[in-house]
Amino acid sequence: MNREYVNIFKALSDPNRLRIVKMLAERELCMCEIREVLDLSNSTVSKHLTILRDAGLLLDTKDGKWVNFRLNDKSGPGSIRSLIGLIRKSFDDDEAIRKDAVKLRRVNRRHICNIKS
Amino acid sequence: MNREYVNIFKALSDPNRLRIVKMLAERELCMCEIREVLDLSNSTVSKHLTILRDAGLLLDTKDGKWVNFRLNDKSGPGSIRSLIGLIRKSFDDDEAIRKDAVKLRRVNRRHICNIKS
DNA sequence: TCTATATTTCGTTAGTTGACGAAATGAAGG
DNA sequence: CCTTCATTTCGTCAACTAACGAAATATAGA
Repeated sequence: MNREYVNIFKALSDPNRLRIVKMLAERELCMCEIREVLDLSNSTVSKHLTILRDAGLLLDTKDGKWVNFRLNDKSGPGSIRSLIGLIRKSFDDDEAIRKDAVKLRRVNRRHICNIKS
Repeated sequence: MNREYVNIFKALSDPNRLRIVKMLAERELCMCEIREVLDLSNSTVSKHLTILRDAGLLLDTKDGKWVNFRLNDKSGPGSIRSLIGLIRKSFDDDEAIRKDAVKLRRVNRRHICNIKS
């Protein structure tokens, strides 16, 4: 059995990872912003992001000292693109996901990281 | 976090369960037909079917001494229906899934269960 | 009722997963 | 070059999962 497809579902089958994906459906984020919303340790968030990236659901780009994460729904296999499209439109009736979306609007990496400017 | 959505992905994040779902996309099946194709023990197949049913992906109907399992894409929440629709159209490039589909055409519950008629 | 058989439940075992803190890595800016 | 800080990797532990065989349950037909 080709593990590729199973890994996509495995990546999505953790509450915190599903929250991350829905947060990234709002906008591009760095790890510290995600950590702030989820209230988990650095290492845990980093591991979740690695699992999502390895499954092909995320892409990351370096931006100075930050790494920006975003959903990978522009490239890649059609089935993954369709699935991400479906997720974008779904699960908004979930309490935790709605709260994350609200919290996310107040989160700013410059505040978290004590940058004065 | 509402576990409902996570449970759907969890149900799909096992190779054998994804194979079962794709088999049921072909046609309604009883447990013994699924067991024949997957070559796993009764109890293991039964447990997988329970997990898929609890996640809301399957329905079952009694038919004499058999229980028929089928995909639940006629009723239930929209997001599950959409996801099942997506799965129906996807993953057909997977080797194991293609082989299962071929094998399934030769499987007949009456042969497996030694019914003479 | 008795028997055969399809399915489910139970108990066990090996392997996987999610979480954390601590240490390592890598880039920005003095 | 040296400090700062965002991120990743490492080591560990508790909890969960997939698998099996054996026993229990339920239904069809004699």
